[in-house]
Amino acid sequence: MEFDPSAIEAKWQQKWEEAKIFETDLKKAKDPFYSLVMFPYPSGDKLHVGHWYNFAPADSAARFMRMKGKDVMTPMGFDAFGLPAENYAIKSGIHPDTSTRTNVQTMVKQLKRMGCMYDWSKMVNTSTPEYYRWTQWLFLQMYEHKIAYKKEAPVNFCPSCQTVLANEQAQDGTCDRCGTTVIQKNLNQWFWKISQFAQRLLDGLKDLAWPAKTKIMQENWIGRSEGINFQERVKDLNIEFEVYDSIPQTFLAQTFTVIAPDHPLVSKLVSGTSYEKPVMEFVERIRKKKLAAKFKIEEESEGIFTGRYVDNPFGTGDLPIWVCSYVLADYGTGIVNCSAHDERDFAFAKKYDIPLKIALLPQDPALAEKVKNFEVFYREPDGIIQVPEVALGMTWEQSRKRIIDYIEGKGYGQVRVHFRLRDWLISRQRYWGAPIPIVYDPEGKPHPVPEKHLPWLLPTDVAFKPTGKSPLTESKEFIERTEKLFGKGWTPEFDTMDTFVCSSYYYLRYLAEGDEKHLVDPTIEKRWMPVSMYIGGPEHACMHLIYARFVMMALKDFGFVSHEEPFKKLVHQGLITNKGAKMSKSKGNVVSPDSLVERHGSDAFRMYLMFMGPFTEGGDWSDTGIKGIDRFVKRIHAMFTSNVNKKVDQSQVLASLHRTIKKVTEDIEALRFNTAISALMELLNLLEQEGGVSSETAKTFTLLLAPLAPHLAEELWESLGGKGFVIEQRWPMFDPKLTKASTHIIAIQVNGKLRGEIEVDAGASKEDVLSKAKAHPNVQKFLTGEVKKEIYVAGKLVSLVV
RNA sequence: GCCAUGGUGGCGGAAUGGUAUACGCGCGCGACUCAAAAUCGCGUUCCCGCAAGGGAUUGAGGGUUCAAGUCCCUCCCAUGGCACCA
Repeated sequence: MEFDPSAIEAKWQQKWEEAKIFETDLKKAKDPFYSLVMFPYPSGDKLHVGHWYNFAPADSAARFMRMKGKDVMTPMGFDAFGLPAENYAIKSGIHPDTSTRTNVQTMVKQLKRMGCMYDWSKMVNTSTPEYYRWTQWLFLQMYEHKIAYKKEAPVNFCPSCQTVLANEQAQDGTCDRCGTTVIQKNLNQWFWKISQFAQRLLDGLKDLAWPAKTKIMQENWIGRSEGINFQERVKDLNIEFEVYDSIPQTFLAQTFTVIAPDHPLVSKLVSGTSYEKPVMEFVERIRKKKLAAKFKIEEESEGIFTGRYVDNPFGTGDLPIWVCSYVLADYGTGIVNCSAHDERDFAFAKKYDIPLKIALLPQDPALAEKVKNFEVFYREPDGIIQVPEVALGMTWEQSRKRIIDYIEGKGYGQVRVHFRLRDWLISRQRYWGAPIPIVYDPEGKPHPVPEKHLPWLLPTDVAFKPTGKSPLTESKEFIERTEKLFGKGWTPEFDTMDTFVCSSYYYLRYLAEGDEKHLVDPTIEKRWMPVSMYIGGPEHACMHLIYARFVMMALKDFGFVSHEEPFKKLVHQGLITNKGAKMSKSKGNVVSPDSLVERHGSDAFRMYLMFMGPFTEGGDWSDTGIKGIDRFVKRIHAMFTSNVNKKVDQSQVLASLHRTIKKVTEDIEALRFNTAISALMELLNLLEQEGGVSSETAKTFTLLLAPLAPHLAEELWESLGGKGFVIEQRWPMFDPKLTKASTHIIAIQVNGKLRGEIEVDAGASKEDVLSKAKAHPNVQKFLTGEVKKEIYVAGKLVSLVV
């Protein structure tokens, strides 16, 4: 029979759809398994190999879980708001809503051609009013619970995208979307208080089955640091302030104090003194420098003396106060006491000839060398100042607690915890996003749009020219609507929300099945959350994956959900590159899956992607290897449609079959698809050698194949006379007794080198095996002298030492 | 600089401390064919050898062990992440 993958795949996709076997009844499910992949952005570039590499193996894992008896639900949707559609509109004049709808349609068609078991009845599209009314509802909840707030602050601004960005989206000083260097601007913007959840976000990580790497990245991003806040006074001025110090071990070595240029205290320090002019000029110069681009580490730090001193409470002398370019106003208190122990402080002091001291005997010999000419504290017995119980030779960490206790005891300061995590800046000066549901009264005071007015519709009478102002300011309809509903002189908020807000809760909306009254039914949420397995790229570690956790925690606090964490298990698929480079339109090295699917079929294409190498490691694209899978698929088809000719298989075949069941089961469970496929290849090779197979074994093979090549497996299942769909069958069990072969090949080593092989019965005794091994002619050649040691590893090898 | 992961044939890669190089690609030879493609069979880590067999080999060097790709130490290289956070 001629083998035509396209025809087979079309046939089964239609049958699956007609039978609605992938539509999950959320209420009836007994043993829920929520399988989720990060939903795609509906771009004009359509589905690419990266999507396939993410979705197809995820589908194989989900199919496997279904055959294992779970009630599996795998939804699909579109993260449809965002810049590309808007930029496309600017170029082409086509409204983003139109292009997005077209792209969604195309991608749905492509996704259906993949043949994954998506439950399309639960699809979401974040750019539709039915969806974004919940994005707005979420904002209102955040506003009501005082997590959403507006403030003027220095923020990241992308000059190319003409919008502000969250810290997470400007991580290396460049825009996450376009790579342009971001600049700092002082703007009045909406923030969500994610920083309030910092400790919980940190604590929650430890119970998650996530890649260690991802957890570490979030930990670093949250950046917990414990230290001490010192209360200090400016000498000759009635000004008090706090200084944060995360290494209080060195407090006695501090010789100067630095303050951030944009700290409000700076002008007060120099006001009316001869230092005022140069210091304020310095501040202005640094401000301009930061405006041009985010500061780079390589840039040398600069500073200027303010003429003021800290009235040092520790009695180690007054510390001169410097304004210094490397100090951050929004971390700690924006003021730092410095010593020789910090590399940067050390370099700064050297540059400006500020005296240095060191505390304790440094553990680091290089530092000891560098500062050997400076005064050393804590040295016993001639130490100048001694902290009780801090002894010479103690390590940094050992002395830390005692010094902290000492400082707190003396009343110099209190223990404080600081986080690096900043509040999430959610406003964007762009069109294609969910409007922020806020209106301003004629005095400019913000008011939430009442829930009954949701969805607060995105106006359509807007031209898409980037002006640096929010495009919504152009909409007459938007302004008229606001005045009509709220009164003369009222204006709407013109900014839209970050698209990461839309994606921070979409996994809940899949479960809502279009419910217009509730975000999600609490009983269904309780049953189905957290997501059982979430698969997506690692690039979201400190963006989507942290926002989603935060939103879930907030929703729990508000009483809408019962779980704190959205994703119990997380897996990152690897990256598929082309000639070593990331695939991108600009590089022109994007591989389109469509023609490959056309030529080889969805089954072969997905199996090839899985066979390339370990799922989490990705790899470099090459289409030469797909031939091997093509052959494999054809050979399977030939074998099980025309060589099912035996009543019973030999014990050797049975043993191989059961070993294969074991291996494929364990491999798919651990997402090792590559070795699962190679195990099936080995079994097929054996069956071909045998010249045929029993119907029983053919059926079992088909079941094992079902998660990996779902269409082909259905076809074979049907032709083998199986009842129902193969995907609805139970996953085969292996019999441990049958996995054992009746004879073993034993390797014989002499002095660690392989010298021969013998075949023995499985039940052979150690003595029999050893004597047979020693009788092997080639082994005898090397048994020169007395055998000192004999090791027998049952069923595997004999090791002789002479 | 710091943290993490990795380094195995011509290539993708496989290997609970127990026969390194499974499986696949590619390549070589053969069968089928007028011929080619497809398909099938045999071979394929490297070196010596007609063969039997021997020697070498998992980034480099040491160590533990009857036995090390795997465990320990030192180093080299690659990839990813972090890096003015005091």
